[in-house]
Amino acid sequence: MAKNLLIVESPAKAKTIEGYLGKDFLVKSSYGHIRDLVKTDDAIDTSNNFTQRYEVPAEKKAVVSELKKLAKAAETVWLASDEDREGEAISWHLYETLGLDDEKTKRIVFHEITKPAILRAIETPRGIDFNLVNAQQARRVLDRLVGFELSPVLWKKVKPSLSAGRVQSVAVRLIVDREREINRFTAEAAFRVVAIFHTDNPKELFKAELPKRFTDVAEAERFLTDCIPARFAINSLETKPSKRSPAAPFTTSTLQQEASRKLGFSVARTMTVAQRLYEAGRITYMRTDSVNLSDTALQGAEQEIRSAYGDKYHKRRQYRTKSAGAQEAHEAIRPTYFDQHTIGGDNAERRLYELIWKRAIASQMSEAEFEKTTAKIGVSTREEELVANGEVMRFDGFLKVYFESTDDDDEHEPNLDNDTGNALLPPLTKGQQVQLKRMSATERFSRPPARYTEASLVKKLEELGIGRPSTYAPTISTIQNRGYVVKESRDGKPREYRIVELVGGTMSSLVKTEITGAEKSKLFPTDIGVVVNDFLVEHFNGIVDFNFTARVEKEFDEIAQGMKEWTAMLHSFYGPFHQEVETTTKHADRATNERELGEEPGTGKRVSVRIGRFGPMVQIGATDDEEKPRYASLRPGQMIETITFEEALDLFKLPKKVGEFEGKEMTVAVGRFGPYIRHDNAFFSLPKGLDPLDVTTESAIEIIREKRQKDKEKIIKIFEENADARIENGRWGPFIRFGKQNVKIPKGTEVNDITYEDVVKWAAEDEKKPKKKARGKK
DNA sequence: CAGTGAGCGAGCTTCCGCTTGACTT
Repeated sequence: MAKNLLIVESPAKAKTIEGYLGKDFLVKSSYGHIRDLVKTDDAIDTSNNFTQRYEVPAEKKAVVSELKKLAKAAETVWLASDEDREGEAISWHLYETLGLDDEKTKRIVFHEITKPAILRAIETPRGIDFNLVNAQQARRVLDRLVGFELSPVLWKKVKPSLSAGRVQSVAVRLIVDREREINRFTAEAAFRVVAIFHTDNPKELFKAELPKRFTDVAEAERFLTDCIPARFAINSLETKPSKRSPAAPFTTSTLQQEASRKLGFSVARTMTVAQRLYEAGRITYMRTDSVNLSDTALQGAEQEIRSAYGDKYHKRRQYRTKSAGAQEAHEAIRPTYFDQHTIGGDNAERRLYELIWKRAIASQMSEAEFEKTTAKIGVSTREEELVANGEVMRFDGFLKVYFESTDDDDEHEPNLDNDTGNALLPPLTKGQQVQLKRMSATERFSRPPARYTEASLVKKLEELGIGRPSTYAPTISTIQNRGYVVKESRDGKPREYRIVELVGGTMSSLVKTEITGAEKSKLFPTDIGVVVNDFLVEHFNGIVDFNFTARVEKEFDEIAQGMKEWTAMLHSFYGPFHQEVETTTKHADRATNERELGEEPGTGKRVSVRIGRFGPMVQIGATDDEEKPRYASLRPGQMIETITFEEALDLFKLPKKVGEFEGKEMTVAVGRFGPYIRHDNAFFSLPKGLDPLDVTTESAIEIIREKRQKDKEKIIKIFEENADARIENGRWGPFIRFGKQNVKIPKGTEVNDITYEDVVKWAAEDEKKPKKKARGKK
């Protein structure tokens, strides 16, 4: 039996460390926390100085008993959990639960997993820091009290099984607030003037823009008209060097943001892929708020940069964290070995690794150097000047490997010639005359604030100091699982914009159409999310305040430094909080976002919207009328807060009969996958953009015929290419006959998109499924 | 599968932060 037992939090870490230490050390993992508050309401005795009841959860029993056995046999137990609040508490829980002695227990910390760092730590052990432990207990108890007192208020005043908490409720609030900002927003139009000039050489083209915008067409038109006889000259020419520096290596939150933007990963996906890379020894720990790199990492990066790109590409940099709540128990996320530019593994692993490698390497590289040129072009008939910008890269530096994206990357606005305006300018001199090739004034609209993506919500939460690297992904899942928020893509609406053009001395104007407001994988609040949020804001503003966490974190820090007593802190918080819970439970009205929209034309019946038993709905008529009220569910994308009277009435126009075809009725309705036509037990999706209310008998027949034709072509194709598979139209729509097997087409699949490979896959899946027993009728 | 639309009753739901695992349906 080994003389020393060393306990860390993560098994992958344990494995690495075991390699650094000799045979005298056995390195084991606690798998995170081993003890937690009991799950019942009596976990904390609030009338007895917040005494806590802890237990070892069932799934941790095996770990604990194993550690207990090993600890008994060891001469010395080294508690090496992370150097932060939670880590200290883990050490303390281990100490208590394993029944350790003071003499044989040592607490050590290190924030990089390297041999020298660990040996140094072992030479400088300390005791458990109880101030830090108390700060963790205060954090834990406060979160439990908030969560377990607030949630029941919601069960009573809104709906059972709902939840509220210090972190999740603020996340929901951010999304609700943003949605309202967007709803309130009115776009302002202005005309942006862009011109293309050339020098005496007609091939030397460059673009210039008017810094100011015109708010109405007449002004824009006058400017262009004034330009017809005008002469244009370079009034001034300025060239300045500029530099761009690389970004810091990844933390959890920045990794999630970049992986979302560059790879399209959800935050959960990023974390599971990163976990696999970590367990395979490819990268350092992926749940971190630190941008720090260890000395060995700095050396590794330096060596790699010098050998792969040359000495002038290297620049040693230390980054400092920006987020206030950072605890920095770990390094930044980086590759374990810098000389491995790529790795094996699946596609997702390879791409995420490459992103991490590039970002870490770039962080130790030189600035990129540019030369920026600004030319101002005078217009002889006007006061205003047009501005042309050119940029030349003199040295690529870190851009050789990595380019950081921004949230706006995908939102480039359409414009006349669709380039960036940062291109190369031709050689110009001051006073030189230039020729106008063409000029345009395009109507542009101001944009509302952007809806949150998962990743941009994480960014915001981190800025506010809310949540931790280990909880960002779970929090995003929680608010979706509770139904407060949905991640959706929504179609935009067409919008017209005007363009005035000046080409070859003649003016023309035209109107174009663009799509605006289309969203891809964005977070939208649901009606229930809105009701819960408004209720919490009204009655518990202190808790869902964006600064609540920052304030209590400051107090936790004071506890950690021994400047404040942790139960005193909890007393001063809990007294008023609990009082609010009591009075709200007693006196507050049931929360609702019911709205009256008006009276139904003709009948005069009340039209209202509210959340019903099955979700948001419109009701026409009163519940106690002798004639039963009529109901209709809101469609995806519609909300109680914003639905109009007309939209609400429209919901009752479906399902609608649109005539007969082949002796069978056709009905238009809206289902879960969008609007469809039902005919003879078959379903036909409407083409995008066609309003279900606009469907006529003729257009319905046309849609059915087109779909059948497409299916038929597909059937023929598959049949021709593969004699053993073909699609047939059955009683309930198309199915695939695959040899002797009948294969089901998964829901939502367009028959036209089916490939032979799909069929093979589905057939294999169908085989695996156990045969369902025939069920008798109830 | 293409839509519904409550109301006594019993007991349940719920937090945040560490970490990885998984009886087979």
